[in-house]
This record gives sequence, C-alpha cells and structure tokens, in this order.
Amino acid sequence: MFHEIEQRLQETFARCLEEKLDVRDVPVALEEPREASFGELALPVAFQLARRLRKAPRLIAQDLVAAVGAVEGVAALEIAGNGYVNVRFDRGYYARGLLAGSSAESRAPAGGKVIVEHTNINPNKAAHVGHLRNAILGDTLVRMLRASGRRVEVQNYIDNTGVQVADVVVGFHHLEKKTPAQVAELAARPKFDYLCWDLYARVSAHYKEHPESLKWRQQALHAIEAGEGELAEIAHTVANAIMLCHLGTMRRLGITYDVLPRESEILHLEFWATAFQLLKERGAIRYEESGKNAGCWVMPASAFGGGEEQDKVIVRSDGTVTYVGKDIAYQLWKFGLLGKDFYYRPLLTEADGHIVWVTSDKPGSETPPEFGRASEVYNVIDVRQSYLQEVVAAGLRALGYEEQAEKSIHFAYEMVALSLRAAAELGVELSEEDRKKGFVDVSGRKGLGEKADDLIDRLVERAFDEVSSRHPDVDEAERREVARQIAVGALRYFMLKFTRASVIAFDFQEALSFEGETGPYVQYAAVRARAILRKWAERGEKLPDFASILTREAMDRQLASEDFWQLLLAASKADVALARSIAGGEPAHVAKYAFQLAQAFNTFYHDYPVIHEKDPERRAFLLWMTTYFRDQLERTLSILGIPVPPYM
RNA sequence: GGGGACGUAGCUCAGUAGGAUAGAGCGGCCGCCUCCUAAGCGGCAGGUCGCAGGUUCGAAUCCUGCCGUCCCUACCA
Repeated sequence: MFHEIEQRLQETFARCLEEKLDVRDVPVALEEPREASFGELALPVAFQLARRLRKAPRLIAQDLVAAVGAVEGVAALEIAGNGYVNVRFDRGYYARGLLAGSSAESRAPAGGKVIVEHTNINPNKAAHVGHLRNAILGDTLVRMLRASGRRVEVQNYIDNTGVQVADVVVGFHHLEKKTPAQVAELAARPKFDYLCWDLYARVSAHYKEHPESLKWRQQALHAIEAGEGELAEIAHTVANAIMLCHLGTMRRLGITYDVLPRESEILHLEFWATAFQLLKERGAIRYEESGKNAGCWVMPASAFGGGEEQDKVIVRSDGTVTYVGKDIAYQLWKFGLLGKDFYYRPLLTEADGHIVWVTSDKPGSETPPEFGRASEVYNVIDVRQSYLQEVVAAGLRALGYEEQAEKSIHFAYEMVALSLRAAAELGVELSEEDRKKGFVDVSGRKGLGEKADDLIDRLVERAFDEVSSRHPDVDEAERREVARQIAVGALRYFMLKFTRASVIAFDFQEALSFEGETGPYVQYAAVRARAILRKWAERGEKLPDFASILTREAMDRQLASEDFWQLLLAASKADVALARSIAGGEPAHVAKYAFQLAQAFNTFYHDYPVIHEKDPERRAFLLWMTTYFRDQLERTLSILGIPVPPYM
C-alpha cells in the first residue's frame, strides 16, 4: 500500500515535470521525513530544480503542487520549510486498502531462478560461530528473495577432497592408528564432529612440531584425489559423516538446502577439463613461456583489475589446477554455461517432506529437479575471498559472459571474532596483539572458538530457565520446545542485526541476552498479539466483521488519533523494508524493521487495552490493529527465519 | 608497495544514490505490575559523527590529504 502511493506520486510528479517544465532527467526522489508531524512522505524535488530554473525552491514547490492537483490516496500536499513538498496520506483510504489486502502482494514473480550458495563448511570438524553467520545470512537472503517472489535454489558446496579433510585423515591414520572400519564405527557415534574438531587441532599442532610430517598431508591428498586405498576410504567416511553433522546443526536453526554439490564430483566428472578447454579457446587464459610463472596458464591481471605483476595462476606448471580454476568451472555450471551436469541422488528428506539432493558421479534411479541454470547467483562467502571471487567473475567476463559476470554476486560479510571477554571465558591466552585489536580471531586449525552446537545448547538452556520460571506448570517437553524456538530467535537475530561489513566481536553476554534489541523481544511482541486474540476467543467472542464495521469513515474517525495512525503506518511498511533490504543487499535492514515493528506494537499494547475497550467501533478497530500487527510481525519474523512460540 | 573495508554516545552498533533538531540497544540513574504475560513501558544523563580542507542552498553521507584499525594481495589448498 505504502509502495503503491509512492509509485503513484513518483509517476504523477514525473509527468507533471515533463509536461509543465519540460524536465525529464531529474528523478523524483521521495524521503520519509524525520518528523512524523511533517507527513508520511516528502519530496525535495524543488531543491533539485532551484538552480536550473533560477527560482526559489519554495515557489517551484508551490507551482508544482498546484499543477499536480489531486492524487489518489493523498489527502494533502503541503509546502514546508524552504521548499519541501510534504505528503499527507488519506488515512481512511490507506487503512481500507490494508484491510482489503494490498494488491502489491499479488504481483507476479519476476525474473529467472536465483541460486544462493551458502554454508560451505569444510566437512572435517564441527561448525563454529563464524559458520553460523554465513548460514544464517545466506538462509535469510533466501527467505528474503522468496518473500519478494523470486524462485530460489539453495546450494551448499561440500569440499570433501581438500586439505582440511586430508588433515583429519592424517590424524586418524597416523596419530590414532585407526583402520577405516574403526573410523566408520566412530563416525556412527554422536558428536563425531566434536571428536574431529579436537583431532584436527592436534594434527595442526603436530605439523608445527614435526614439519616433516606434512608429507602425510600430501599422501592423503593424493589418495583422496585418486579415490583409492584406506586413506581415501577414511576421507569418504569422515566427510560424509561430518556433512550430516553440519546439516543437523543447521536444521536446528531452520536452515536447509536443495542440493549439495561436492568437490569430488567436480573432480570425477572433469568439470575443470571442460572449463579449461573453453578458457583456452576463447583466450581467457594464456600460457607463460618465461618469467616467474613459466610453464603455467595464467589469467592476466588486466582481466580483473589486479595490480602489475599480479597475473593469477590458473594451472600450475605441474599441470594441476588451482582452486580459482575449479571455481570458474563451478560458476559456469551454476549458469548452465558449462555444457555438463552432475548426476544426483536424494540424500535425505526433511521433516516437512523437502528432499535434499547430493551430487553423484554416476546416474541414479531417481529423477532430480533441474539444478543449476540460474540467471543470478549469490555466493555467500566471507570478505577475505573477495579477490578470488573477483577473479572468478573476471573468468566469466573473459569468456564473453558479461551478463553472467555481472550477475555473479559475492555476498560478502565480515568475520566473527571473539570478544576479549569471550576468549577469556573459553580459556584462550590473550596476546599483546589481541588486546590491542580488541578481539581474537576464531581458528578452526587451533581448535579455538565456540562450536555452533554448544552455543545453541547454551541458548536453549538459558531460554529453558526463563520459560520454566514463568510457566512452571507446563509439561517439560513443551517448555523445551518453546526454549528451542526462543534460542533460534535470539541467535538468528543476533547474527543479523549487524550489517555485513561489520566485524562481530562475539560476546556471550550479548548473544545470550533476551532483552532489548534481540530476537526474543520481537517474538514476545508477536506472542502478545496472539495472546490478546486468544483471550478474546476464550471469552467465547468472535472477531467482528472488520470490513463492514470499519468503513472508510470509521477508519478516518479512529485514525484521527495520531497515535493510531503512526502505529498503523509503521506496521504497514514491511514490504518497503524488504524491498530496501534486498536492493541494498542488507538483511540487517529487515531485522531492524522487525525490531521497530515490535517496539510499535509494544507501545500499542501498553497504551490501549483491547479487550476491555467498551466502544464497539473502537474495539473492532483495536482488534483489527492487533490482527494486522500479528500478521506483519509473523511475516517479518518468518523472513528472518525466526519462529513464533505459542507463549513466552 | 598495490587493492579493499572501517573510524558515530561509556560499550555494541544503525543511519551514507547529500536534506529538516544525528538514532537504537546495552550499561548508569529515576519511575510503572488489584487492568490482554514486566522477556514489557515511561523518563533523565550521555555525541566537536577520527582530524583538516574542498564541492553547495545544504555534508555523518560526496572529493582530496592526513591519523588510526582490520582484511586481501602464493604455482599452499
């Protein structure tokens, strides 16, 4: 509704500018005034024209307003200050529009399929808080895009053949002296990812003390790549088991995937060979005869704006491909440009019936949906990979896929570090450098950091205590489920409230808080809205027929109250917030809006008892506001992936 | 050396396609539960938006320089 009026104003003013002033190149900007008393929208257009027309902005504004005349849904256009045009909505019209359900909801889904790749955790150890930021950011992006009508495919890339897995294989084989069968037995036990977490740290420490043992890593890598022998078998067991652990961790947060493309298939199906051919044919890479990169195939630095002497090696002099090369092949596949596809098999079925597929190197018996062939690709990867992501896009560009390079979006975010206090709580020794920085880097290699599942457990425990203190009479299993939902709300909100470019110095006190700007605060507002309506129903009352009682005149009467109008207006801006959030690539904006929406509802809740209202029209209005707030809160929370508990 | 991000209240952060009196949460202080759950609500205190110039009707926002912090810049994977 808000957006409709915005559009109408923009069109009307643009047309007026064109017809009356012959101005076409000035975009009609709309702002939300700082002061609510100025109206709902403001147009600074007169300022933009002042210079060109050599005329005082205020006079221009007056002429424009006179020329524009009446606009549907707008009660008044006022000149304010030096030349602002302030817009006052027709409140009754607006509210009736909301009551009827905005037609903006029914707009057709536009554009082709979007692929969002996120999580991408090395399958060699338990997930930690840093991984949570990636997955929550990615999953929320998916929900945002879907809410805006886009078709989205969610991918979680599994590097099951890399060094990280190889290192754990080394641990089992050389340090622990385990046979593949023994490893398989361990892998079947719970918390295998925790066991590997420690083992991985031990292997890293071992390398440090005995650098000569790094040859074990090379052996393991070769074995894994060849896919034969005990080492490969252990790698296979470890990667699969840990991958399932990660899926389990993410499932706790309501995060799931459509397909898991694996590095092993990219290898076995020779995606790289195909891409290599393309890159050579189209001159995207060149063979170096001499110089420091002699014998290598490189992408010239000029292709991706790299500095001088910064050509990027794609194929090493020994003929093996670097990661970027494989990433280019993979990115080509995502756009359906490789001319090759994976095979697939169903991996598991989620509780809601959703099937998660995994790639395979041979045909399966079941027919998968069509994967890949996207028109737009979001890679949710931390900011440190910016350079490599640039090279990948440059690869597409060099192949002539300008459009796809443009649509390859590196959805970058900053790291999660540990606050000094959190690091101290985890028993980390703080160096002078750490103290100066003010935070400590998470390091999987050192086994340093808070495991995702531990954090979720802590949150659930805290929430359980809170729930239990408020509802001691309720069945324990039910309290636990409510606690779980609150924990998810707290964690997801915490990870989303920061903008992407902000380093999160993870702090337990902040993350475990349920008060103030937190997920539970927003959940609580939704719970309160539901509670009012439940109480109403428990009295044996039915909801009034809003459409017939709340006529336009009735809405006008009720919304003459500035309080009500501001509350309704705030509640109606969910779509505006979503659109702005997608355009800006910033899920934090939706989170902020959810918080503001909750604040607005809490004000409403506090100031206006609904059920005890005596006047029938006023009561109907309050009940309608309650349902509207509830719907908007629930919708916004679902975009954030935050559940609404039955009570709190 | 080159590239990028950042510097806003005691703390953690919003706010930048230039706009009206710079916001929130936490922490601090003072209030509010015979009335739909106080995980709530109200109030007070707290800021030369790193510094200096420039652009203009107007700058936290754009440009330049400086100071400071972090990240990236391998034939490792």
